[in-house]
Amino acid sequence: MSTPSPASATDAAEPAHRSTREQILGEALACFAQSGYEGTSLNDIAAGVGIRRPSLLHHFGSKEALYQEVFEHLLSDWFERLASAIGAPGRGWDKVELVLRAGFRFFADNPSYVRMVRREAIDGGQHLAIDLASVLRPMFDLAADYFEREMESGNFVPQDARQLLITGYGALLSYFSDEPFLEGLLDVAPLSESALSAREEHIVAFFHAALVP
Amino acid sequence: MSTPSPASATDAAEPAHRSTREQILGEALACFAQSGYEGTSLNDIAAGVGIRRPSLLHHFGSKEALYQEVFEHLLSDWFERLASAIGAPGRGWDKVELVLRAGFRFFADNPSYVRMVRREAIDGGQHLAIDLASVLRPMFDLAADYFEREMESGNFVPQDARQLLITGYGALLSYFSDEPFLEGLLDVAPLSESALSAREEHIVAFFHAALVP
DNA sequence: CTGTCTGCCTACCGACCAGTAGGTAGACAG
DNA sequence: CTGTCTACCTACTGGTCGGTAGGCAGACAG
Repeated sequence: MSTPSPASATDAAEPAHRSTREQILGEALACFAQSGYEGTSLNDIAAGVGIRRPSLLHHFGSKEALYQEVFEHLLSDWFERLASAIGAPGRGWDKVELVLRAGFRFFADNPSYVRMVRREAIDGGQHLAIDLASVLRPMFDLAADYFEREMESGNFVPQDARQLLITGYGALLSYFSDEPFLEGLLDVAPLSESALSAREEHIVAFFHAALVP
Repeated sequence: MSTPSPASATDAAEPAHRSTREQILGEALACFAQSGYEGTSLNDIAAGVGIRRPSLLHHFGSKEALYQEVFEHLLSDWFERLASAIGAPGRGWDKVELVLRAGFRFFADNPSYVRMVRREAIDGGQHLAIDLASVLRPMFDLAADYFEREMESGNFVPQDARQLLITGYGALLSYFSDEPFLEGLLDVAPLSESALSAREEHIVAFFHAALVP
């Protein structure tokens, strides 16, 4: 990595005292999000924590193992939050809005993770032990079925459900993954609370307009 | 790069005989799109062309220079195509549809380039000599003004024009940049002609629904 | 006090990187 | 035949990478 260290991205909250292991996970998330897998060296991460590389490798057996632990830990957090939104009562548009907002808020809380996911989506999951598409596909199919049922019932405007999901995926992720680019395109910081809520309301309104007759 | 070489992505058409220089540019585009700047070594590119690394460096002074030439060459192609769509006659929704389709078709013709652009958007343009956001911003502001005028005239549904543009950006780019991921999520190859035209029609219909009263 | 475990260190390894030095074979000009 | 230019080569440089070997200091148990 060329730039020394992002020190700490603004993701999530951090308790006053974290174990070295947790500090490594946090710094690794920031570095991998900032510079990608190949662009991040273990020295960068170790320096951000204030230890040497061999000490880091005392906690995580390899660079790959560290990367996968960061990725899969946050993936399961995301799944948990999504599942609780899906499990919540509600139907029709209300449920879509709930899931949309839950996804948005998770991404807003973990922008670095969105950038990691996006990098893997571009690469085809080169550095992952799991196949991201296979893991997400059941949820994708379930959502598509849900949309199709609501369209048939006349609650939603009929259209290609899978295309709609891909568009939603792009609308949600791109704002966070491309934040460094959007930073230069807009006059406000994309991750400021006011910009975030404007973005959230736009996404909800946009999908409402396209879905609800 | 771990995988030996994509040999040739399906981008654009290629004449029977290309100069070594052009072959290098083509192979570099494929490799940088596939594996990113840090993930691609000059050996990978040279091997794809069938020469050695020092011979490649005879044509391009450095890795950075090669990368920037690939990037800026396609950026100007994109600008040209966009400008001709913007300059074409038409107003209101027809013009939006024209620009949307022109953008989509350029991306469909150059999927590798979309992946390069997306990587730079995530990185914040670390490997570029130019500032991508600054270059694109005049066009972004022009488009926002156009939408706002049409909304005031009552031709478009009133909404946040800049948010709309960001959503359009995400809808167009994500389908191509994340093609390796979508490949595993869908049953059809995302870049097959039938899938492409389905995607194009969905995007056009989706924005029509959100914009036109 | 002694043995063991944890967390960190310095010093090193082989592999690979981008880039350079210097040479060669062929085309073409005079 | 000679000089020059282009396109390529092998061989090397300094530097960085991930990972390993081995040691050391402190905590804690018996």
